[in-house]
Amino acid sequence: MPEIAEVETVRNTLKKRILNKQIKEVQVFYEPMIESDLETFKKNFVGESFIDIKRRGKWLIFETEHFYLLSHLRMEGKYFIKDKNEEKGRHEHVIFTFNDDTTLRYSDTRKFGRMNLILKDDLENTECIKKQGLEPGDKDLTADYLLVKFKNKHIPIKTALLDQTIISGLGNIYANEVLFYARVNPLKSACMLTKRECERIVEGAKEIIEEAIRMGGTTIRSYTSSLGVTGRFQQNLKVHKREGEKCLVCGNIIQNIKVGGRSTYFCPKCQKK
DNA sequence: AGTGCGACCCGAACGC
DNA sequence: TGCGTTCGGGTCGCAC
Repeated sequence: MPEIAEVETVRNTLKKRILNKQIKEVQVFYEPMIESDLETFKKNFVGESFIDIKRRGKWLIFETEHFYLLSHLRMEGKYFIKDKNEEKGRHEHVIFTFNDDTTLRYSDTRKFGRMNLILKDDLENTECIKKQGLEPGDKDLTADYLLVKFKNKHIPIKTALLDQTIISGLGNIYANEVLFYARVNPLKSACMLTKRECERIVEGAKEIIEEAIRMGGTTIRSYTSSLGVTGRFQQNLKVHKREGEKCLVCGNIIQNIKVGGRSTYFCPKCQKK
């Protein structure tokens, strides 16, 4: 499940492997994956090269001479690098072939991921990029920023943390971990948070994401033939997926509830309402 | 406008 | 064993 740290890791590892190789062919095997015009997508990247890979929130931004390829992995998206003659895997939905006969393959068991081709000048005007909130690592992400954003939010703080227009890049796992770090009950209404609590959320988001990126960066499998990314930040999880186990701080039992339809793990004692 | 929820997918885990 | 059911993960679009 690609969280922001894995997206960042994919970005860093792909950068070492695919930059400045001319694209010879683009094949699309699952058309709904392409949100922009399909024929343009298949044609316009041919002859271009990826010259950089950036990231905004959970969006990967592949830069070519004239375009950007925006790629969202959603839950299951992965990139692999294989030789052209290797058989297409069942879940490989988009394949870029380079002039050295290597291929970049987008694989996604659940077909939830999405891609867009946009003109370079349009990046900042593209809806999915424009609406992203502040990154956890952004110095402008402060308690005061959150207080303003949460002011009229009559929704659980857990739900608010998943809102990409407020903080960009947090997923379900990190939202659970950040709230445990901040000692905030996931059901507490966002508009009721104190400045202190917002400060701890900011601190937690920065610290946890930073650590996750660091761990993701050190635990990449050998990727001579593929880029299956499996970060080891799982080892650092304090509440997520730990239902019924003891809280590492107080020994209470970790609970699992649904908040906004999403699995939410928390310690009822450390995170009182 | 703000909020809530089903839909999108399909493999894994679970229940009988 | 084999079947059916539930769940998850991020985001969008529709309904209220």
